[in-house]
Amino acid sequence: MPSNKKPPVKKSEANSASAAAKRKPSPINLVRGMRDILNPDWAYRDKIYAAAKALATDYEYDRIETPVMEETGLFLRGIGKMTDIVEKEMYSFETAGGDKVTLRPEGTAAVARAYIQHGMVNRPQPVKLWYWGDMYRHDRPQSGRYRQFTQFGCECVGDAAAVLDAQQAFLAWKTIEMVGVEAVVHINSIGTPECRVNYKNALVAYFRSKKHKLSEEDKKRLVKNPMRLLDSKDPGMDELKLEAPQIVDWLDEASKAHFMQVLEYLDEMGVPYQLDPYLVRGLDYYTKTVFEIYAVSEDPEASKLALGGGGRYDGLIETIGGNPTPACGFSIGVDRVVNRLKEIDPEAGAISDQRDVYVAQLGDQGRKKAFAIFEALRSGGIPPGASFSKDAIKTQMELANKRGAKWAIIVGQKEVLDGTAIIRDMDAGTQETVDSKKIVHEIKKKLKIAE
RNA sequence: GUGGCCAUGGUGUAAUGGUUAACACAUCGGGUUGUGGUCCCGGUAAUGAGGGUUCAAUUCCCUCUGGCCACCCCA
Repeated sequence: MPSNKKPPVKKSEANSASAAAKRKPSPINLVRGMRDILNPDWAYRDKIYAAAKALATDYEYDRIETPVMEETGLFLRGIGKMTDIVEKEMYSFETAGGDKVTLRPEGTAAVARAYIQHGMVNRPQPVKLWYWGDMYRHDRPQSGRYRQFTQFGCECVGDAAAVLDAQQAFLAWKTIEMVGVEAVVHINSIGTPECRVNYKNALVAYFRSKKHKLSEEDKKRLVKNPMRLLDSKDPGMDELKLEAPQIVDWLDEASKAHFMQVLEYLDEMGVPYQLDPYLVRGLDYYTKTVFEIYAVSEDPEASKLALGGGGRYDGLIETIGGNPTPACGFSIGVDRVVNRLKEIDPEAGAISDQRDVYVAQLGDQGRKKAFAIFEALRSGGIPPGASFSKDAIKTQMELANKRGAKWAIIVGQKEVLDGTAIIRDMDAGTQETVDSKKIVHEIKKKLKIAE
């Protein structure tokens, strides 16, 4: 026992003790940035999932699911210590056993880790993998930005061909296009780490000469991450950016040729794209091709957030402990696509609870029979509606009507004894009594379903 | 992480420094004993949390929490 002293009970607490007992417990709030995903959203999510899975499978990507948690070091090394994701957005903690772990903030590093771990280098290259899962970033929540969000992604590891870069951009765009969202690919090349060093120097030299015109925020970037100056939102920057050196001019011949090829493939595939010399990306592992996908919309709000992004990351596998291995990939923000889909087609999420047939019962005997009839219909391919817990036939008829039933099946005490059931035509208001064994048959006849 | 705006039943809204916080929709039940679409009646259900000012706070002030927006950044 460290101490026998008890903290003094505050008067206010003591007085409110009995009141607190009566009071309802204070509401339990969601953890910030977390949310429940309820029904209207699932219709959209299912649609995206179906498109994603079909595309990935058709293009011969193998499914992989990595754990939501990895050793923190994986992300530190893979994503880069200086990136925002690692610096301030990771859910990192130490387990009871003392392991330093992190909830994955993105999918690529883990897939790269799996590639090494499972000796995929011995499979035919490239190894193509797809995933669908939740990512976690401790960012300040906003609409379209959650701390737990779902990504669909593909990674193509072990091959440097430009056609694969193009395939990533294509698949990212196509997934979004397939679900009915018009989108455009913003694309750029940031070359190899070597030419980027040279470019960075040129960039710093340029902006240093204009330093007096830079905002405080941008001055910090000049030191910390000069490439980010290019997507500064500071209005004064637009002018400065025009004169700034562009990465394209600093690419080595191989990178330049590679980029040209990527664009040729995109042309061939009819992927709408626009060159964006200012597109860099926040993760250190990218090399050469980088791209982001944006919705096309009249509404500037709708096309502000990237729906997806990706590129080539030839250095990543080596960085995290594998052999030098070229790779590329992309990921799509499922939640953001859902949001966009909702704007475009608010009706698509409406779920219908319409049932052609409704089973109603009276009394305990009737209820037992109704339960059996329900299952007979369901397994017969006609899922009916029912409300077994209700007693009043009136209430059940109301529900049948509300649910748009064409036929109501009613079983009461009398019908149970006779081995029959009533089939009521909800439109005509007429009804007939049939052998309870023939209900499925009769209903199929009425609904004109072949048996 | 920084700044701005916001916070009333399940949903959408209303009102007020002072008695039972109003309305609509939704929900549950009833309108004689086994039958729906309209209608009528009734029930459940809210001032995000904690402090302060005040005789009195849902209303004014502060803190926290959460949401939205902008920045940061990204999906």
